[in-house]
Amino acid sequence: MSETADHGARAYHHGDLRKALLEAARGIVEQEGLDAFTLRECARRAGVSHGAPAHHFTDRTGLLTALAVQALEERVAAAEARMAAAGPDPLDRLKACGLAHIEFNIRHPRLDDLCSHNGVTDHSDPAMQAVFQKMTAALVDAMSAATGQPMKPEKEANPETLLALVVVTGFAKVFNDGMILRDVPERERFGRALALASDLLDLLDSAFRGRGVSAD
Amino acid sequence: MSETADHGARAYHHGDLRKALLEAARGIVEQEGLDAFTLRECARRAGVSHGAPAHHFTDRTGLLTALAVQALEERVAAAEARMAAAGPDPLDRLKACGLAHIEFNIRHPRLDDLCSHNGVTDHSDPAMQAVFQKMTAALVDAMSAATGQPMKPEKEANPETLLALVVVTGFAKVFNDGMILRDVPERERFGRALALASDLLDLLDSAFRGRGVSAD
DNA sequence: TGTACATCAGTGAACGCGCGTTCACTGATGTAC
DNA sequence: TGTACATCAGTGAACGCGCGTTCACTGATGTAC
Repeated sequence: MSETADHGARAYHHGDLRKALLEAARGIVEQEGLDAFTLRECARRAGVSHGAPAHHFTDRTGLLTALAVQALEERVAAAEARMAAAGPDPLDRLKACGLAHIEFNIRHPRLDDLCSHNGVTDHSDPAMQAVFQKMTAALVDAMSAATGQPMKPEKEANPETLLALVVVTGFAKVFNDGMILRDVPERERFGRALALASDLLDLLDSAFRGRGVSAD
Repeated sequence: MSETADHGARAYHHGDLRKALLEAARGIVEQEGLDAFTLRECARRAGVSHGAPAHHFTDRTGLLTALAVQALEERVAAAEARMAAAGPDPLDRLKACGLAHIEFNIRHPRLDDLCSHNGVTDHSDPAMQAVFQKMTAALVDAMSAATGQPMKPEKEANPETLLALVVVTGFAKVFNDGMILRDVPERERFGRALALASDLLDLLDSAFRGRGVSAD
């Protein structure tokens, strides 16, 4: 009945405890929130003694950092897949990218918290830096193509780019904090939110197309 | 030298420990973040034994709830003052309202965390409900006046209203998470952010004025 | 195929820590007379 | 003005708790011969 039932016989060694711990950690963070995460609860969920994680992660921060990296990689992969499916039009691709990020943030609000929260993860971790860089590069490319202006990461964005970034980031927070769609039944909330987000991005899209996109 | 130097003589009774505890709590939350808040540290900062807070707040949650209420009242007062100073034009007033909320969120990001974070404060507290209701009512009024449409709180917002809400909320998060203006010297960051926010709201403003504001 | 042995990946007891909360206490304050 | 007394607002010791981390250990696994 338990998820380890068919492994019950080989008791002592786990197989892939590292993976199991990451799954447990993700479960805690997504279901109970970052505050509820403890190494001990994580070990408990993985069905293992609380000393065991030390064999796979240097410490609490190490485990949470690995989880954040996993989440960021998932986010980037989703955005890239959506953009590839969107076809060649740069504004279509930008919208697909925006929607993908919004969807990730409203599907996994606690993972977004984890990645945004300073102090609980190690931002100097090489894997962390790599995935951050990958995410930034993808965004810069999409923006450059959509605005027709080469966008340098170190320079500040033009108003249109900023607006797009703000809308994507803001919509997820507005939804996750319950400022909209509060009274919609739980099973409809997600779909309704995605539809609203799509409308909002269309509004931006048509504004960009209508005016021609300028950099000032 | 200490802030209580001139009260040093009358040692035993504090004067207004409730207020002092709230100030200490605010200092901790704003400087170190919500995670760093403990009743004991709070008492330490107020220069009082760790059992003392129990005479003024029922428990940890009670103190944090009082702090959140204080912060929300400050936010609402600032928004109302800015709107009053903005004159009669509904769109000017809406912009003033939006800027006031953005300014509060970038000046006090941790207080915004505190108010958004479920579980650490008591949302059923009467003072909490009152100030939330006041804030919502002010927003609905401003939106209704600006769009010319009576907006019912229980109905979902029209796209323009949603866009305004999203931009205000999103800009603060984009800035606070370091997605923009990361390399600007600390003493310039705040002013630059406010100027950017103002530009962004002007962009919305002119879009609203140009199209005429419609509800669909 | 069998045996010896090194390595790996767990266990579980123990550590010290800071926390929120409780409680008997006591010094200071204010009020009644 | 002086005294008795109730109330208030602190103190500081004590409680139990769960945490992260460490460590000696041991059972399982894989490899060499």
